[in-house]
Amino acid sequence: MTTAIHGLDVYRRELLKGSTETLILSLLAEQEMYGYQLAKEMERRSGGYFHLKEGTLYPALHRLERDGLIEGHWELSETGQSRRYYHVSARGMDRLEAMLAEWNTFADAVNRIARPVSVPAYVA
Amino acid sequence: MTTAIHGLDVYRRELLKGSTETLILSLLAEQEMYGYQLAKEMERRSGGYFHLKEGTLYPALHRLERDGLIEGHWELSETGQSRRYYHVSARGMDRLEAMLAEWNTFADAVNRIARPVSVPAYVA
DNA sequence: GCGTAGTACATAGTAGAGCCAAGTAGCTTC
DNA sequence: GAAGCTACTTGGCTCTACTATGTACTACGC
Repeated sequence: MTTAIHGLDVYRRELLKGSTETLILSLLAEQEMYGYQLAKEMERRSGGYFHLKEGTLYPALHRLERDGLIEGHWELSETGQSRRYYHVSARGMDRLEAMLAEWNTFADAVNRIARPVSVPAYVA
Repeated sequence: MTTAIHGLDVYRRELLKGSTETLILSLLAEQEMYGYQLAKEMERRSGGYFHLKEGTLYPALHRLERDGLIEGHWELSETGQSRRYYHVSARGMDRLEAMLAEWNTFADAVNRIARPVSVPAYVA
């Protein structure tokens, strides 16, 4: 059923694959946040482009915490709901810088190979 | 042993994950090529950044051909070695355009969330 | 008080991409 | 004739994101 555009769906998902943790770290570096809030903020900032599912978000947070890049603590909201707030550790800050540098290098390399759509090489 | 920078290794690999097929399509859209040549060209253009392994390259070519995005035919070089040359199909051209557009959207969205390294938000 | 919707977190299972490793095979060089 | 480069193939592994499901609390309408 999704055959026609299936390839693009996959492409989009795979693109995201490498970047989720960088994006999470970036947002948490600006301010402490809990998971749900983070998902909303990411969606808002990207104009709806990024919509993190729970099955992506929470495992990612667990990985980041396990690796010591972020640290979390429980807080109780006024409404009585438990929320786990995360902030970036010193080590996480170092990693974030490295990841952003890597992202820039990567994006450069891609652009050096993939010519922009406006200049189709095959029209010659 | 790789613990210290393990995360970055993974990051780089995962970044590549979404883009390999776009990069391959881009190069093939410019001129017909065989696998080995493609790998070398990609490495040359990216200044050594992209180094496609066989286990990545050939399965990717097979996928692209299976999906009808590229078409291949065997040729015998002067030296007597068989080479499989690939060119992008019409369908592949459409897909390539869509993928490049998707890449631009994605890169934009990332940049809207991940602030450049030069402006660390945490120094405040 | 009950169903529904929204918030908030957790996890088992699946699919897919890239990698490592090993293999096949022809050619060149020493 | 062994080594090394070119050129393509394949099997098994790891990792990530997604789907789907579950828990639990709050708020609202009826």
